[in-house]
Amino acid sequence: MKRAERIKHILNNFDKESYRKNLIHWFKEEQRILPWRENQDPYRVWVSEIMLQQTRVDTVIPYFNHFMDKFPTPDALAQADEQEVLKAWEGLGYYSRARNLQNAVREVVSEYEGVVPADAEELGNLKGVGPYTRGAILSIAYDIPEPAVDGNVMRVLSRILRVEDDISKQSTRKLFEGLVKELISDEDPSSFNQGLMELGALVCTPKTPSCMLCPVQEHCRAFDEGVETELPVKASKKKQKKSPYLLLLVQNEKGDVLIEQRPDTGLLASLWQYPMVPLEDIGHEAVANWFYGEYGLKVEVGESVDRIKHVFSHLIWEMEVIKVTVKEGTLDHERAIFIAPEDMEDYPFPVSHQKAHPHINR
DNA sequence: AAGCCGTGGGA
DNA sequence: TTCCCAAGGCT
Repeated sequence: MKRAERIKHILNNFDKESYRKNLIHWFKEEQRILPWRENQDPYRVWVSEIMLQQTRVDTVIPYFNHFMDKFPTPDALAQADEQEVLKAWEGLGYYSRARNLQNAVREVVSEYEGVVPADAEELGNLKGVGPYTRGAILSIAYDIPEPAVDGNVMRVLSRILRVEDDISKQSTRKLFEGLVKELISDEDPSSFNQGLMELGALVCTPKTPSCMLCPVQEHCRAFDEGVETELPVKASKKKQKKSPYLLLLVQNEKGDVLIEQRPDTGLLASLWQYPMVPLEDIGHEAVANWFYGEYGLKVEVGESVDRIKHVFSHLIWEMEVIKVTVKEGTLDHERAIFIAPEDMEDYPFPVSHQKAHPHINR
């Protein structure tokens, strides 16, 4: 069946009018007070939506407040140093979001006089702005009736309408976008979209939904048929691959610490870290030799002081933290430097390496 | 299409 | 512990 046909079929006999009214009324009564809901400033909405991608509200709040404090306008963010932006993002994860956001804001400043576009195509062409974020900005900041389909929306609507498609597939998101286009309120698309998400966050939760408190229970086919906990359908993800490393805390005779900047693309791009020995390639015995080849320094490998695990969405670093002392030689490495331990706060580190900071001798 | 991209919290 | 998840986007 074609998508348009399915949408018509799914919404056959569904009381859109009543559903909209109940949802929007509930949202206006029960919505949480959040910093990005203070006004409709498109820049604030934008920043919040980027931070909230795959990230919990409680985690985002302090980052958002600090970020808006530091970069209150598109101009301020556009002019900032990229390392400064990454530092403000430190610990939040998915760091390409920060780089893409700044690049996109710079484009808004140079191409659109600092005004966030209210046009779907212009908005969607900005780096880091995908279908969800585009719809969220258009509806929340500009009151334009566009779908903003995230995980919440797919969970809520999969239950309301009993849609059993796998929500991890892109084509399923498009199906829900089509459904939202039919359902959305033209009078208040902002409250409709946010209401759908808020309902997913507060009531229609993944494991144990509070159906008895649900403002649209009467519209919910899954509840009616007793299958609400079976939905949404989602393919299970595979296990992360484990990689063993040594993490080296290298100090010279002055007590300065060796850190290096990661590549500007890929995992933890442009962040700083302590040197890491991939144990899959290098044996424990060969560490000093390997280190001399990489950094041009002769070292004494000391004791193990900690074990740190870093869980990513697709892999796991298992790191043994080793103290290392420089004996002789001159540092010869493109992206590595010695810094005083107290200067580490100037550099953005991934969380796993922040955990190693306390082991540095001061 | 499916894999890459972080982190912390809760069951 | 292990698993899943939380307002996705890029390639």
